[in-house]
Amino acid sequence: MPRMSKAEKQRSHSRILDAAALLFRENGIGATSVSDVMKTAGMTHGGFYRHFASKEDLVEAAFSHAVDGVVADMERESTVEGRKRSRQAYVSKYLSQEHVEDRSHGCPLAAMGAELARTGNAHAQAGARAVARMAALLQNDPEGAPDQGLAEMALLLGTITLARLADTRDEATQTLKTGQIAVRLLQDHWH
Amino acid sequence: MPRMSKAEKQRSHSRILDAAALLFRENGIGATSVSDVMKTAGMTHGGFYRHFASKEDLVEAAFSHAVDGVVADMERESTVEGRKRSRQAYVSKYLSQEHVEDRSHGCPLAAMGAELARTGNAHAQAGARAVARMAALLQNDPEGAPDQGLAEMALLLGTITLARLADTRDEATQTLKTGQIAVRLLQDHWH
DNA sequence: TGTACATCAGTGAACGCGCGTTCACTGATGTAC
DNA sequence: TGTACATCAGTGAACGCGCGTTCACTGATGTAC
Repeated sequence: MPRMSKAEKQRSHSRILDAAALLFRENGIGATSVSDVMKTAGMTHGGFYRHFASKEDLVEAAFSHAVDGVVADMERESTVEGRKRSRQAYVSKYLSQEHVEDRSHGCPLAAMGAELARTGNAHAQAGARAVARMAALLQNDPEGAPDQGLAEMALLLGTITLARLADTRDEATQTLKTGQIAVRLLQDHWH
Repeated sequence: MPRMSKAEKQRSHSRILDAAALLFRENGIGATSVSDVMKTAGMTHGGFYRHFASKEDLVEAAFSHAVDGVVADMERESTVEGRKRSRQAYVSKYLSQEHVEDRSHGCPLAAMGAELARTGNAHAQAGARAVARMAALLQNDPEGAPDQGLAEMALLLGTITLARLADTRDEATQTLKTGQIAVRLLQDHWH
């Protein structure tokens, strides 16, 4: 059957990236094998190294790809609604029961952040860039105090992590509600 | 050389638990092998199953052990200083550069939370209990709104995670400062 | 435009390796008399 | 209290397994003439 065309290789590349961004968030980096990723992308494991030099290489690319997806999601909503409303919508979506339950399409920082931070300087830049991009989305006023978005990001990240640790759905819902109150408080009283 | 006395077995058990609580936080659960733990505890891997039924069993025990350690730390400070002051000291310690850099003795939720949440119902109870215990430590007023401690816990957890993702020390320091401001804000304006 | 040939995307077997777990073994500990 | 024996904490070799990575191979694609 091989060889595929250049266009088809690019489509394969995208499928691998999508699969990795999904599985790394769902099951973690360490618990996801190259073979798992390639199977989900609809191929066998051997072809992987025509696309990436190593699993480490894929981790970095898939993480950035996942961040791109989340940011694009937010920016799509931004064009439709006003800036303030779109940020409120983003917070609501972030602190939702769906986000608690579906890690695979959710926040890459919540899903892979701790694991990424452990690899030391290898992914440091990618991690820091992701934090900056997502915090910027939450900034109340682009002219105002620049750290309110970062504090809000921390609160969202912490809340979803705690909600995912709850052992009942009711407890998770309560955690989300608490997070929503805290976010509003931060938005209203920052400087 | 074997067999050891009962008292010595108990000491071995403690050493395994200490080593696991350290290594799981430092390198993650998946990246830490039973052999690593036993080596750090000063033994060979074979003896492990005289103490725990499986690695999963150890994960739960070590996590709870780590939480016990952190809570004990806090309660020790509580007796010396006043209640309000000791909470402030706890927040300062949590949002310190040392905590960013030394995962192995730090917050078990920040280090293992995401990985623990993934294992589904297996560790759900241990995770939820840890959240409740640590949130209670942060409660401003035991009589007041019960969720302020939970919101504060989320903020601390998120802030340390973001600080660990920063690629320079200065950026981490800035993240910690932002977190401290947000915590004060939450404490002052909650209900 | 048609032909001859080099390229290379994807396959699937194979590699060395470390994992979690098991097991025969050891000899000091704990116990029964 | 002393002796005989069962227990069992810890050792280190061994197990089956899945990992990341390599490689010979295939045959359609892309290219040179």
